[in-house]
Amino acid sequence: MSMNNKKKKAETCGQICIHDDIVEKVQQNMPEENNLYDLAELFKVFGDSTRIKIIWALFESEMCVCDIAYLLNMTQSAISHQLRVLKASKLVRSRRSGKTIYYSLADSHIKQIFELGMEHITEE
Amino acid sequence: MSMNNKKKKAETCGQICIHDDIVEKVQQNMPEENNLYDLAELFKVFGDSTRIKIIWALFESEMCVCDIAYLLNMTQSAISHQLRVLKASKLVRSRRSGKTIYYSLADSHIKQIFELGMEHITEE
DNA sequence: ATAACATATGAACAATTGTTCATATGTTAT
DNA sequence: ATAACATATGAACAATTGTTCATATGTTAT
Repeated sequence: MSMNNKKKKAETCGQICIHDDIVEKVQQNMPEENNLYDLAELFKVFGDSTRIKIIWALFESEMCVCDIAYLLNMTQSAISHQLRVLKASKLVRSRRSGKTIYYSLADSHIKQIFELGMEHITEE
Repeated sequence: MSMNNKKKKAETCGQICIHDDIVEKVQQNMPEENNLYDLAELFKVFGDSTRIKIIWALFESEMCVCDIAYLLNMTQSAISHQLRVLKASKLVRSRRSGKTIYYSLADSHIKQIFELGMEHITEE
C-alpha cells in the first residue's frame, strides 16, 4: 500500500524546506477561500485607471454619463461599459431623471481604501 | 476661421447634457493623472487571488517560497513569479538565509486596505 | 407617431496577464 | 569540484480585459 492517501498539497515542493509549524499556523488563520476570491475580484475592479478616475470623480459629486465622458475625455460607450462593471460590484448606483442617468457612489469604504492606497504610493 | 481651437475634450459627447459647473468643480478636485494611474497599478496587484492569498498569509508570518507554494498548493515557479510582482510594488521584502529566501510584508497599509475591502464584500 | 437625445449593449480586436515548462542562478555540505 | 537543494527567470500559451464601432433601448418634446 503506497502512500498516496494525501493527495492534496503533497508533492508541491516535496523538499525538506517546509516549515510545517508555521504553515499550519498560517493555514488556520486564513480567511475562507471564497472571501479571498471575492476580495481579489473587488480589487480587480479598482485596478483600472478609467474606473479609478470615475470613482474619484464621484467622490466629489453625482454625475451623468455624459459628464463623466466629457470630464475624462472618453467615449460615452467606454464609460457606460465601465459603469456597468462598477454597478455589478455594488460600488456605484444610478438614478434616472428624464433622459439622463445620474451615477453616484454606493459604498462608504471606497474613499478610505483609496486614501490608504494613495499613502502607499506617495511614500518614499 | 473655423472653431477647431479647442481640440481636447471637445466633441466627446457634443450634446447639451453636460453640467459645466459640476464638471469644472470635479475637475479641480481630481488628483494628479500620475497618481491615479499608480493607484490603479497598485490595485491591479491586489486584483489576483493568488497574490491576495500570499499577502494574507504573510500577515501572519514571514515565510519562504517553498512554504507558500505548499500552503497554496501551487508551483514554486508560479509563486516566485508572483512574489516578484509583489516585490516590484514594494509590498513585500525578502531576506536570504542560506539557501532559502524568506518573504515578509513591507507595507503597513495593506492590512487596513484588505480589511476595508472585506467589509465591502461581506455586506448585505 | 416621430425625431432627437441620452444611455446601454453585443461583437470584434488588440493588449495584458497568470501559469507551466524547462532551465539558469545561487548556496551549502561533502 | 561536485551534487543537491531553493529560488529565479524566459518563452510560450490560453484566458481575460478595455476600447471601438455599430446599433438597440428608453425618454421627451413636438
